[in-house]
Amino acid sequence: MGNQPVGKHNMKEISQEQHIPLNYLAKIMRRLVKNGLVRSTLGPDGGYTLRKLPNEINLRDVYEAIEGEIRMVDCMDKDTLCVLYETCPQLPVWDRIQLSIIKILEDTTLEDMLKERKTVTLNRVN
Amino acid sequence: MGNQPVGKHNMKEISQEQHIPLNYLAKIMRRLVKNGLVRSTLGPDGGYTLRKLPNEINLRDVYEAIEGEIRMVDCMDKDTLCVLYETCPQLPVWDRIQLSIIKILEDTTLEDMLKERKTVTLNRVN
DNA sequence: TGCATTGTGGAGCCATGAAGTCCACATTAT
DNA sequence: ATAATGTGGACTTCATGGCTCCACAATGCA
Repeated sequence: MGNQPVGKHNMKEISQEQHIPLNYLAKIMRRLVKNGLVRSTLGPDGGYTLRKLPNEINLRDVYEAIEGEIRMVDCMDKDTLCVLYETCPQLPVWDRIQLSIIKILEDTTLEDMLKERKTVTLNRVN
Repeated sequence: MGNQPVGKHNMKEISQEQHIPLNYLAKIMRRLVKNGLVRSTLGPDGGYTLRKLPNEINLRDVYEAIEGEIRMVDCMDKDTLCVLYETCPQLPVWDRIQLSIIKILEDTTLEDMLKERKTVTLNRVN
């Protein structure tokens, strides 16, 4: 959708292009609608349109619309879930990782992502 | 173990202190032994000792010893797993996230982690 | 007005993988 | 010899993400 940001897109189309099963896609799209990222129209020639321009949508919004709040480990908010919570030395580390991921996603807009596509050769570190 | 880096530690002890089921712990310890992070001795009064000082062990080593190579998404190395691989705009983003996590883990030693414990109040971002 | 075409809502299935169990065995101190 | 430790690997359990299914609502068009 970000590639044709002003157009209308229906599920069949997206399903085929992105190789996502139609019914599964339907579920995902509902979350995007519910969380305000796209608008849907019903009936013949219905479909979805983006509610903002690709450069106004960051990946954190997209991720959280679909998956919910970004959280590395459950014990980071359900306070008494783990008996070690009070002294667990891992938590600050997980916290830094989480913040770092959130920053990357927030700093990347849909437009950034689509532009970057394959203009950069991926550099793996192993 | 990092808190008593020169001592010997047996599984019963660790199991109780860290609330990890003994048999499961056994499985984890074997990986740490196999990957050279700890040395084991058998027989009565056997147990585990760290092979390096806590400030010489970074969390990437620990993580990878237990969990294997850090990888965000499978399609980042099994080249033809995903039909969209060639043009997938998400890959560079996942790659950046992966690099960022690896850096944080590499830059944090076991000693760092244990020192940091609770001297810092966790700052959550939501 | 009725039908085809689109999305909606929610219940439910299923394969996978991580967490955890079990047990026979090897090693070694006393 | 025996008891205490770790080893190796097969096995089970369970939560979850991916996915299916179906009845239904909205809307354009004949």
